[in-house]
Amino acid sequence: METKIAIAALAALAQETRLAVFRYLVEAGPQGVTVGRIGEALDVAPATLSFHLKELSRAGLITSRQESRFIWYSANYESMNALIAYLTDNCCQGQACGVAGAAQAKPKSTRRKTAAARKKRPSR
Amino acid sequence: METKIAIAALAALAQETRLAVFRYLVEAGPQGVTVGRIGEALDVAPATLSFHLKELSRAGLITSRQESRFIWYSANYESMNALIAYLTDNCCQGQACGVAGAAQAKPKSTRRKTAAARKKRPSR
DNA sequence: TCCATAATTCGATATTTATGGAAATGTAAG
DNA sequence: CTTACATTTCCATAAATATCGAATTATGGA
Repeated sequence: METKIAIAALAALAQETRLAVFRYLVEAGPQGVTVGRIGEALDVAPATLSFHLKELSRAGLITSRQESRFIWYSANYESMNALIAYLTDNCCQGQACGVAGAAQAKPKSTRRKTAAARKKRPSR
Repeated sequence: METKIAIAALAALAQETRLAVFRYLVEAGPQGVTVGRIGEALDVAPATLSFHLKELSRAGLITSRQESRFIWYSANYESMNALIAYLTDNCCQGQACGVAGAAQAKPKSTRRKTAAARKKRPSR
């Protein structure tokens, strides 16, 4: 997953209502839920909900399908997997972050380096 | 991890400069890096960098220690682990998100339910 | 004490984001 | 074709964020 995309996903989830919506959709399963029901369940005004759904869609975290007058939204599990993978890969420096007593030492970094860095003072 | 805290962490990482700073700190290891060096490496103005460092600190993603005139910032691996755990636990409904071909079906949910939901129309 | 340097805070500004009423759009049913 | 309803778009407004020069606050060395 590319950084730009990860940022979009993080931003989409970093908002109370949207995170609640996403969790609700995850809970609801692959079939999804209609906008009306989401609004009822989470008590969000239609226009506001629409705004947040668009935001989540834009980030690729949810998808929708129309069925007669209703629109069913569902969580896109793949993109959430990709986000978690991004965080695990890029923000834990190979320390198998999810695993218990991580942190410390930094083995040898089998992973890509940003290079760029490392310049002058302080020598550490 | 509580939702409020997760949101703070997500918001802190959902910004290009901050994500870059955090990744840089992760790469740098537990010892950390001085503010000056971060600014040089990522080319960010002091005041701007200070703002973002405060933001990351507030979210608990980094910590700092003063050493003479320098302040060393380092990634807080535990909180990143906690965030990943939160996402895995709450946004994948027991589908062991991180693992390959996840998504689909939704086994039986050994996990806590928000209850709240499920009301009227449409019956699904 | 005085100077240089590291980092933060202050303050002004520009941009983005969130909220929700009202109007518009789409779809189905009478 | 008219009405009912689901959802989105439009629009105005309020609030939060990001940026960065300038001033301020440490801290150490001459």
